[in-house]
Amino acid sequence: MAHWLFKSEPETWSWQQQLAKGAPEEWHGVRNYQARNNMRAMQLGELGFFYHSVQEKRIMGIVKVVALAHPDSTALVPGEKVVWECVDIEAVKPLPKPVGLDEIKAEPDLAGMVLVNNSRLSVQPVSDGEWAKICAMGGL
DNA sequence: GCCAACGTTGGC
DNA sequence: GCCAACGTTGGC
Repeated sequence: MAHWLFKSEPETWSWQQQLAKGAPEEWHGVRNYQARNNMRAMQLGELGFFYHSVQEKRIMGIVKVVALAHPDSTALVPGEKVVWECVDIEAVKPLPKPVGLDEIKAEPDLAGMVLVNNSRLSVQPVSDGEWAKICAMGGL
């Protein structure tokens, strides 16, 4: 199974909110084709990291894909073709030790991460090796 | 607050 | 179809 990384500015939607909700949340608002295509590729039950950008810059926890890509309800224009889609995700568990961007950059094994090389992409693939490494760094 | 990187738009 | 101009994102 593939792994992913979801970025969010905590001011807009935070890990704390996601965790407190305890129910599926539509990952709407993505207006980037690459990010959308990543969501289209997701399978039910696949896991992803939840990353806080801008203010905190760290990976907070793990989420699970609970609904396949479907039209983004915030981007629907009646009578027009659907362009933007999103998946639904649910919080699984927090990382005991959130992993900061500075720690990721300091780790040679993670130098190839999309987060490091294309920080603007809001929904990213994470390789199995990167996934395992970050889980370990996060205390799991 | 600044700026680099990236994506999108629109004129040609 | 190319490319300059512009807007946005996100790290510093």
